[in-house]
Amino acid sequence: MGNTVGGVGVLDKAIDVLAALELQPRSLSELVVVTGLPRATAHRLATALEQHGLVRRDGDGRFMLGTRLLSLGQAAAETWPLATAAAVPLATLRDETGESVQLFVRDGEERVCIAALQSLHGLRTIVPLGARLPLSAGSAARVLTEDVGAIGEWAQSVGEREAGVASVSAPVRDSGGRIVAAVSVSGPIERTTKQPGKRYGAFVVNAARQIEVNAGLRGAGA
Amino acid sequence: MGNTVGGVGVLDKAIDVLAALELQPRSLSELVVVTGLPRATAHRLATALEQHGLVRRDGDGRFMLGTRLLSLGQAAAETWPLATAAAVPLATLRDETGESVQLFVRDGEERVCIAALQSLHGLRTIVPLGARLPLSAGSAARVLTEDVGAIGEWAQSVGEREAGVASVSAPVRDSGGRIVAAVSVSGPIERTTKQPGKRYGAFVVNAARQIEVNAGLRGAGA
DNA sequence: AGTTTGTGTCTCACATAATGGGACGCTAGT
DNA sequence: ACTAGCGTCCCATTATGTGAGACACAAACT
Repeated sequence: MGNTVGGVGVLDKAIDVLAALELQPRSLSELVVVTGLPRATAHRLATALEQHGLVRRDGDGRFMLGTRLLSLGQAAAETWPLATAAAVPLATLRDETGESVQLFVRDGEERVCIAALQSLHGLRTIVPLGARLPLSAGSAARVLTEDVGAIGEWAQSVGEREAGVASVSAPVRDSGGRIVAAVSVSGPIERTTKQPGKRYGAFVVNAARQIEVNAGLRGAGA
Repeated sequence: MGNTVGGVGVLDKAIDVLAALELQPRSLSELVVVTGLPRATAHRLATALEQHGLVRRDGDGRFMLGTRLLSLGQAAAETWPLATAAAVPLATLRDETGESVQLFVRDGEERVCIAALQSLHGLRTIVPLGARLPLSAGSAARVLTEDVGAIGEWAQSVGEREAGVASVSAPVRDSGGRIVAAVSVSGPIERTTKQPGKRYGAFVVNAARQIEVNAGLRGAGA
């Protein structure tokens, strides 16, 4: 049940355990129900993961994600120099627009959010760090799939990926002009209007420029 | 070699692979050298991890940490509500002092850094997110081990955990008065002087208060 | 008191599932 | 053409993880 063809069995199960703990801490019995593993197996895997620091336990003995994932997650984030270069520009973009902002990169046939800040409004869009979204919908998707300069300065979408949500995205290019990422602003249509590009386009483009500068991509380009 | 007594073999090796990729991307052959695994095994584990998104590959086929670790790391960070509550107070503390700042919690017989910001100076102390430090040295260690109110407002240490480094820490308490975390400022003795508490004590204590407020810990307490 | 049901933990005979030497196809360098 | 190095894949072998079941303990029953 649920093992990939060429997979390594133990690993599949171990990662099932981590996935089960991603949402909330769980007792062993809960873990058994959620993962569908036999009790002895779930216990052995969870304690093995614990020895490696990927899992830890609270006072009641419940399992939860461990400290090792902090450092690994940190290290993973650092493999995209863009993410750190984008921290400040994204913050100002969020403050300028008041809406949630994200940085996406293409990964295979999906796009991944490698940096995000949330709107301060009560009603806001949330795109968690590491989220994998389709390349088929959303303004960021359009930016990432348009290989060359077919798009203008920015792209917008209204209720495309999710009902009631509009977004504006601008490409981040390397010195050769290739699109390496997309900066996005997204929020409820009620606030962004149906022409979000008019309100936010300039801000988003500006943030993209800043990211290029911070990442040292602006050098030899045209 | 290097397998813990009660451990799960495959997991040990798989995590060795992740650890090897933590510092830098590596080709398969490099991976073999670093981990000491047979080529076929290293390859199988790395590709298995890739299927789960814990590992991805760059254009040259080299392995590096994957996007899944972003979301897991994020989820792990959220298991300490303190970490998010501390984000803003830590930033202001860093700006006020100009030095690196950290938030530590006790975990067994060690302490773990669950939030950190680095000094902007060229010479600075670095404590990476998720780092595990001893409970036997450093001002933060003293704060975390002193169970009740034996310490004053803050604790300081000079060249205790590491030569040339001084630090000041203040406890973060819950509504019952129990110490749940320690906020620290640390930097080279040359800048902090040998009485860092005099310079930074008030700031650190203030940051600790702010964190308590943000985390909703200040309610019923004395 | 006793009993039942729920924990988490550990063992151990068994066969599944991971192993790794070696083969294969590839590109780059000589 | 030859060599050297790479990533990938196969498959006989057996080491390895497996999981039903036993165990200890605690809480909530009767």
